[in-house]
Amino acid sequence: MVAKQIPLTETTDMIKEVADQYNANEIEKKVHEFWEDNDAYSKVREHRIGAKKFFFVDGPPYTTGHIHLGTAWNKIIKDSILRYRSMNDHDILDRAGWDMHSLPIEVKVEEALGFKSKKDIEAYGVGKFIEKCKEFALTQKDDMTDQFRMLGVWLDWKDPYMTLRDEYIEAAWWTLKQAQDKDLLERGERVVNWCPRCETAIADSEVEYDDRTDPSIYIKFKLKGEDNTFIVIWTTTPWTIPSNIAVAVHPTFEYSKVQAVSSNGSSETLIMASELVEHVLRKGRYTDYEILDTMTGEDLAGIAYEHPLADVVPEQADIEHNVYLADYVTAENTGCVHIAPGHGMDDFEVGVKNGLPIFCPVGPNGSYTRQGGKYEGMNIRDANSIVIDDLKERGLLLEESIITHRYGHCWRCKTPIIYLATKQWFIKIGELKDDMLAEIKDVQWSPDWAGSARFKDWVEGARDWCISRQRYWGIPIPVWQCDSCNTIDVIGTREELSEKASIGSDIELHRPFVDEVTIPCECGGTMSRVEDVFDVWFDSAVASWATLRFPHTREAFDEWWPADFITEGHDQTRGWFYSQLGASMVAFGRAPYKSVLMHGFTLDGSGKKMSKSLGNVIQPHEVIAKYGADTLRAYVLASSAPWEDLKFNWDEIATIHRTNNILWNVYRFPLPYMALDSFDPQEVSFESIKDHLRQEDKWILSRMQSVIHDVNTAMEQNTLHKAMRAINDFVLEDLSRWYIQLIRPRTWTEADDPDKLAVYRVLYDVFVNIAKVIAPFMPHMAEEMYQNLVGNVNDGAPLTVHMCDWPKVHEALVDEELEAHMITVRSIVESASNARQKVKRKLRWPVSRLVSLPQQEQVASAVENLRSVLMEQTNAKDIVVIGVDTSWDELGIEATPNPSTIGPVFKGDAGKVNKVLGSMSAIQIKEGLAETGEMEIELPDGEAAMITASMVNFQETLPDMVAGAEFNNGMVYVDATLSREIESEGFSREVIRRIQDMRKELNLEVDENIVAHIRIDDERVLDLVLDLEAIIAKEVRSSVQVIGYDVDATGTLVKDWVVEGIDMHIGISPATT
RNA sequence: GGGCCCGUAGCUUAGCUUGGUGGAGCGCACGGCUGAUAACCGUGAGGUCCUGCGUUCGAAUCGCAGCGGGCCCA
Repeated sequence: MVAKQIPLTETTDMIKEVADQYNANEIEKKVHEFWEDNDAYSKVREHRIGAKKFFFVDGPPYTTGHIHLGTAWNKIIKDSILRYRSMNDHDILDRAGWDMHSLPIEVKVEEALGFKSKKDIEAYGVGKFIEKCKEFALTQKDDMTDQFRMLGVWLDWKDPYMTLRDEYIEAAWWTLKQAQDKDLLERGERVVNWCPRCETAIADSEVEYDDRTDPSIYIKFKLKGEDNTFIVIWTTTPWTIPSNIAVAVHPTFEYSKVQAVSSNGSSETLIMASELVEHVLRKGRYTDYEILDTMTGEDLAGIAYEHPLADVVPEQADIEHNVYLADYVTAENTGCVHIAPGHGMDDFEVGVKNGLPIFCPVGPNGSYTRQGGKYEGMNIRDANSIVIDDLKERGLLLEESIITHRYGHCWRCKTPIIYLATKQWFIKIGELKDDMLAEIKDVQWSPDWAGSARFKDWVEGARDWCISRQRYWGIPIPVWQCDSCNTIDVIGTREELSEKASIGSDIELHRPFVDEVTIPCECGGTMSRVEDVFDVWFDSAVASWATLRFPHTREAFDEWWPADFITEGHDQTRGWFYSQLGASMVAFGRAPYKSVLMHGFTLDGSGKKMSKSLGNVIQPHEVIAKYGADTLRAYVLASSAPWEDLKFNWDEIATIHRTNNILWNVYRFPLPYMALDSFDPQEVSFESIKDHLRQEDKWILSRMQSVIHDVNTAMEQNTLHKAMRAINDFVLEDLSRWYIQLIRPRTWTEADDPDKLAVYRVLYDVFVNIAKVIAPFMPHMAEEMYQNLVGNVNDGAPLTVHMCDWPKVHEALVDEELEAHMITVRSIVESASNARQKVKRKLRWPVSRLVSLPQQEQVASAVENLRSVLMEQTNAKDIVVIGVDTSWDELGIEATPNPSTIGPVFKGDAGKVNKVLGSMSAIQIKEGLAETGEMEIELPDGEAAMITASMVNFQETLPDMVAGAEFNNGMVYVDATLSREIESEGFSREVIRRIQDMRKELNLEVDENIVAHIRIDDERVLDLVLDLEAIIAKEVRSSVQVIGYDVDATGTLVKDWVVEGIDMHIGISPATT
């Protein structure tokens, strides 16, 4: 399987030293080249063929040409989960997907060509236009693929599914044919959202709501057969008045007939909801009124009125206009609602229910047709003011003003939409609602409420799906209709089309080519395609079988479908989660996915959504350029639960980057030593060093197992943030801040010390495990580590870390008690550090004793178990553990009189009492009070005084040079009393520290010898330092070393120091040998 | 206006399922460590747990109402 391998690093059979700095961009570039050169992705996928199948469907991003932070996050989640699955032995199918049809691209191409309307497209030529759209989509796809690859995302980029491909179009066709076969396809007249610029129906989901200013008018319709009596309605769309067919009232509201008087004394009778009378009359500037009668809406039903503009819209003269009942009417404005069934969804329903004509005198371009009479040819927005003038002229306008309200706009061209009654194709999803609800219960949702609450609520409102659009760049709707008998035929595949039309099979399935194909009808007529294309949501809805090339081939479908897993943002609740479910119910009667992870949105730092207009957009490439893809990945994965929105924060990115830098430092720390010692993990087996493991070695191995376990648990629940945080905690807390500190001295020992080899082996195993554990999340750094640690050493190892099996938890290495002990010991060390600070004793200076007063027995066993760790880390000469509930007998106790309680009782004698108490020992007082809480003392004048416990405050006192601090399970004290030995060691270590610092400054190799001259201007200190002369020489590798009172401190580097107030002069040079 | 989610230190967050004196990291100040060193450790300051009401002996946690933000719908 592993053919010719092109190495990531220079060929070597040894672990190598690595760069000082974590240079993400360099590493990532190198790793990408390695993956490319070795075709690593394909080999990893091939490696798992035959394993348990895992079918992933990529939610296809629209080919806009650039990815943003949200799509980057989306793909990073997908990639991490797929890499984890792959390492856990899954055979993965993961074609990337692209959504490439529809208006966004059409609009872009129109802009590029300077087009204004559909006429321009027709004049240019639909075929040429489609070709431009296709080119555009393919270029954008290529650009975005490169951007996704920069993130280190592994999907099948070489063979993605694309909605513009014939195989994909066939999947959509086939699905529509299923709808037809199951009687779920319907052509009907409905009111749809309509963009008058794009001249097409658009979906609810394609309507964007924004503030818009429109006219707001109150007008009256004259009742038939009643003199001077009117019903009052309100509208913001005067242009729909020519289309008015009815008025709706609420059946149970109370309405009033009002005698309304104008300022000129004239009066008329108006009808409106009772509670809105004052409101309406104020609008109409009436000066007085009288309620003549009240009635319910029901009473009003059937009343006939005259259309206000019947004289200029001739067809209206032949239509009867009446009042009808509707429950949706609200008590706002007038309580009587203008109904134009051709221009409103609710209006349309009232119309259908009552058998009213669906009068729609407006054409696709938003201009009145011939049916519009006087208004013919006029654009509806221009008509607004003319209609208002006409109403005014007829004395029917009560009030005219403007209103700013939320109004729908076309998602692409931002034109205000209108509602139009048109003939469209529908899939009767409403009928499938109950089946859908049943199906989604069996889907596993992360988080649970995404399915059980959010998605369920949405599905419960399922409505029929208008799938037709009157555009060009889309999947042609495969419906052929006979020009003579009107029979329709839905074509399911290209093959079916070529057979029925008796043409070759190499036909292009897009418009306009497919439009030219005709099919002979049984009746002798000719069937030609209806002109519409599919709603683009229908494209992606069939992705789960289109990506399997179904129905073109059936095999893959039988093997893989339905999807094991999909994940998208929460906006897809109503989008892809839903459209896929709907299409799949139509096609197969079941849900197309088994589990769904709903993820959040990326917001800016203040929680606002990122948008171009707000100027707060962060581009993924900005982050990558600064910190690299692995840091971006770790950041988006770690910072919040996948389903929560992510507030982008540069500081947090920097923090994550620091963590990665620490991981890099931890990893590189032992490499020079390993390289120096030619450490070969192939030779030094774990077995061979097993008996030399120290407790801390066993501890880090146990912790490593716990981390693997925690990551497994997190991944099972799709809580990627918990996985990432568990890893980061381990790296920071356990490895960097603790284990590395503990083992440092051991890496400096010479020769083949088994104690050192044990450390090497443990570190090696931990690093290899880390490389594997971070592989799903930070695939580049993982690869870099793996290639050095494993690739360089073992020719038979898997090509890439991503081909490795996920590490198993080795139960034999798990030691929970040891982990608990270490927590206790770390706590003691921290507190000892605190106590040292109080007594002002630096860690370089040993303390004679560390005394621990535990609250639990566990502490004693922890200290016993990890005694050497504790001694080294606290730099203590001795560790003393006092028994639980026992006091440390060296602690003193001090008693002070409490004047605030003594004063009120003893008044004038208080001073004497204070004096006596002050002269007594604290122990004396404590014992005296011990039994009854009271004690009699004798005052100087011989009188007795009764003292109570509240009159004395006791404090513990510490011996000289002792300081204490609390740890998580008791108290710890350090005894910083000096001795000759301690001072000698302290000063020596001060000297060593400074020489090491100077070595570093000279950039000496770690194993290079030096000549050192040290002058100390204090005889006592000089004497102390000379005690440990040999140790100093060994530590700093000085082959020649002179320490004295009148030494001439010379050398390549000479420095003067002041150590604890003592002047020292040090000169060092590289040894000449 | 409706559904779902979120609101904890200046910033990012844990804790909320199962009520019992709110923990971290970043940043800040002071101290320490030192051949991982552009790294690291300790200490300190910093909290109306969005607001209000309720349940309870006890609420960040449970309930209700409201405010702010996000997605979706109207």
